[in-house]
Amino acid sequence: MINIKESEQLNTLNHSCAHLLAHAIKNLYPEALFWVGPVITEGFYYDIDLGNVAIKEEDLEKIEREMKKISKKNRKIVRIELSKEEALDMFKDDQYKLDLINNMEDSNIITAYKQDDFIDLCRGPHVEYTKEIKYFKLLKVSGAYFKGDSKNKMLQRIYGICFNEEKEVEEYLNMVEEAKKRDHRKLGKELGLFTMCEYGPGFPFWLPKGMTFRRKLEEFWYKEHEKEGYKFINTPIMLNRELWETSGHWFNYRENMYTSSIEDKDFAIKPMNCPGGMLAYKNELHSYKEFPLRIGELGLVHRHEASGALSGLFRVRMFTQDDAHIFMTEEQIESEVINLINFFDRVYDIFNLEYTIELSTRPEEKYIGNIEIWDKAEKALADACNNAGKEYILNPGDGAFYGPKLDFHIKDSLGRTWQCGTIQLDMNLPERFDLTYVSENGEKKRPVMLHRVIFGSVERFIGILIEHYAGAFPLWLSPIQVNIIPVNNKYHLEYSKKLKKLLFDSDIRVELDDREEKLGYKMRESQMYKNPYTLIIGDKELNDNTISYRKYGTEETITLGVDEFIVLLNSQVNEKK
RNA sequence: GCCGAAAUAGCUCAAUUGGUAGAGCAACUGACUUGUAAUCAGUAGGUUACGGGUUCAAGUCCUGUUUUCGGCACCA
Repeated sequence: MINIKESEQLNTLNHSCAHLLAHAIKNLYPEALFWVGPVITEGFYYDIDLGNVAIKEEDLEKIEREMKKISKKNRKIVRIELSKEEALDMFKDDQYKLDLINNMEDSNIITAYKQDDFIDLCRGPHVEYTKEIKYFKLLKVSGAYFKGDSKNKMLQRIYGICFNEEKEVEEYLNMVEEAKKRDHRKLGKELGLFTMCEYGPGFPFWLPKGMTFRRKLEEFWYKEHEKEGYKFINTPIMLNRELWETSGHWFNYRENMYTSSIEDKDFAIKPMNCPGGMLAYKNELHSYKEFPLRIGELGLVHRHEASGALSGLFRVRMFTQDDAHIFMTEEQIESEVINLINFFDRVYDIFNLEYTIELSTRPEEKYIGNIEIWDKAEKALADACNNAGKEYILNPGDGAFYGPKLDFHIKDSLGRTWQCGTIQLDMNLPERFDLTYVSENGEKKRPVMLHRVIFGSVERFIGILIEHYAGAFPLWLSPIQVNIIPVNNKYHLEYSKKLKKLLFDSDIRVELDDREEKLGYKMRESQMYKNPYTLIIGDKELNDNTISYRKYGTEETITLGVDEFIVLLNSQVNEKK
């Protein structure tokens, strides 16, 4: 539970710390100009124009020292009220502040805050004295476009964090360090799940263990979708230019598509599965009786993402969408979306993943279709959320050009959120591909279509899962479920081999560590690989026809009959725990 | 793509002001025959990401490229 009062106090403190940062920068770099320095979820930042001077990471220490100096002087932070004219005059040499002031309402009183000779335009509130800003840390420096627009100049942004106590700063830094241990890129390497290669930036290689994990996840996906009445297809990875022109991708996304020319004909590798899905739909005549018609495809797509956007499995150039297209009548939208939300909820719940929903509505300018249909579709999505009992955040104008959407966001280990699931109404493709169905009274009509993914990208979702479980996967997903260690290869290997076969025949993913190494050595390795069950097989087990296991995360050894153990494993796999 | 940082053995990291590229783990060989997180000894492993330059001498300095990381922009 967040204590609102405390959090507001912290916000004020962090905001004052941003001013302290600006003050220190002004002292060290008198030519500096300042844009804005807001409080964010974790700490604050300030955007600064330093002309041609670049602030390096190594400069942060120097800036921190200057901040401490100002803090110690303990200056009073004074609020100044100004009319618009006075403000324009006070900041007449500062293009950034003038930009801010000019965008304010004429009638409003404008405030600025002053500490020593440093004055900054600001709404406030602030702490009273600079000495109150004591425990802070500058974290990183980066570039940031002025007003968030890549056409504008790039300013320098310094991020920092401020707390009430030194201890909290340390705790925060420790937390970040701990979170890094869960990073899927680190664990992916340590656990042998996947790798990246310089020859294909953004193209992940799946290693044997990662491949097992992935296969189990995909099997689960198929099974759950079958329960929901989905049918499956698989469409070509490469199709000719004409198709991409029909779908509109050739004109909208050409620069992000991998293209090729063969025998004077242009082809493109699919950046999404929809056009293939449309063609599959058109393969036969459809009746309203089939609706809602749910067609799924685990489809491999390629998109040439900007180099700076790539990030482990979270943002790649080749990924598998757990796609499906649902064809239906307008009246079916709401109930189908409610179905989907419940379905998504059920799937995420199996992994204990928390998510937030965002509803993105019609863009201001770039959109197709008429407003009435948009309004209706947006209302259907909102109503579906409400009726499913889910809260959502509204993202006005953030919808795709072809329709509104519900996005499901999940956090990674560092608290960054990534879009995973999405439900999108599409008012574009059914038209472009001239999709039809035969209605109750025999007329050909245009179906309503929606796209939806639950994982989003299988790659991204696996990245999320690796971090979520910190690599200690539940039994049903674990690449290796049981690792057998014989105490002595001379006496216990034969029994261990029999056990391995028995477990294998019971559909358990089992390994036998028959290397000539000490037990402690093998146990250490087994624990480092986070194998759910490590079996120790020695005289006792051999004589009693039992097994002894150590479960990952525990230190005790439990002895069971072989059959009992298999029942235990199978029930755990079925419960997905 | 933009701003900043980084790249040394399979992995994790050393290498003083420019002065003979090292260690631990892993791999391989041998000994040890072991009951719950590292047995001992030995062997092999490198055009220091790739190219160009400065220098008597470059892992180290300059420069171009690639890739990765943190942000920004983008994300159909």
